[in-house]
Amino acid sequence: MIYAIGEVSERIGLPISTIRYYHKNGLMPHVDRTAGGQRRFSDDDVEWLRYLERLRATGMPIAEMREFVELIDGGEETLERRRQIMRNRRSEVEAQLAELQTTLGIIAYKCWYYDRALELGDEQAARAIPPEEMPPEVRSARELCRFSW
Amino acid sequence: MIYAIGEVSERIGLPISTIRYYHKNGLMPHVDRTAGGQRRFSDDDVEWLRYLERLRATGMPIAEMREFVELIDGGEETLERRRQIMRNRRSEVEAQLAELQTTLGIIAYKCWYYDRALELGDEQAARAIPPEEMPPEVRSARELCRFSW
DNA sequence: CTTGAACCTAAACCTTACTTCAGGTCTATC
DNA sequence: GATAGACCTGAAGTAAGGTTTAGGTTCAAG
Repeated sequence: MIYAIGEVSERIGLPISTIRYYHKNGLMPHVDRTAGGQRRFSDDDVEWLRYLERLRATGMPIAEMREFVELIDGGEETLERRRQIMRNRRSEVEAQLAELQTTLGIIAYKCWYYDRALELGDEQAARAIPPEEMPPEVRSARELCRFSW
Repeated sequence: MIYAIGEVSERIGLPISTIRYYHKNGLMPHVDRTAGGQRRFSDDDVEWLRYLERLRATGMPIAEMREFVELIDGGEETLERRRQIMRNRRSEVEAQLAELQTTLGIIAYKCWYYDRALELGDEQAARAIPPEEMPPEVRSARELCRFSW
């Protein structure tokens, strides 16, 4: 199938302006044009865009994504560098995951604390609950952040 | 213990300018000052800064963090709103975790692919490896992204 | 009591990642 | 072949989250 930019935007939920911006910045080099100059996207282009979105969500900068896209067109010469970029991305994502998991624990503790405080009608009372009465996930997260606020 | 801004910066690895910026924007309301106007941070202040950093890493905007800090000083009246903010943060972090985990799988597949391509000296050969010979994590991630690039 | 390193502020500047605008062109449909 | 809605471009604008600069003050060691 072939799509105009508005359809692509609709399908993947990214603004038209963003898709143009990515295209302009070399993140989607092989997009076709009509004789009149309008962009026409293939299913592969749409799929690629989804992949770009995923990488962006890991915090990968536009410039690095462009480098990566250029390397792909560079053939076998660039394999090593591409691997390096992906390995680097992998460690970043692993680090993010580890931190987010810990933070999620802390946030869950806060939520538990607010639930108890509202239930008991009193923050002091919630703060006085002994660790033994906390659910286990909450108990362990509590040690990572000594504020009950 | 009491610390000057440079020591805090050193200890937690955040630039001095950022700490000043956070303070100025109401994220650390209770920091002391010397008679001459220099900031003096307590252990609790340092701990609080670490907590702010964690929340920032989840993508929480500065403005929302400031609101949260103000609510804490607002007492019991604000419990409901504080809970709402933390619940909201929780779902955002959960969504991020889910997406990052999937993306990590895809990235791991790419790394595996580059390893094989470099090992075999040929991308075509790597692409020709049948799914049965892939490690299981890699095999499942491969289905999420049909590009071998 | 001096002096150099560390600190202060306000204001300007910067970077990243988009978004909006103005003015014009394409294209599918009637 | 007219026309409305979708598309185009380059350039300017925006928002968030800091960072840098300039000009001055404070602090602690000697």
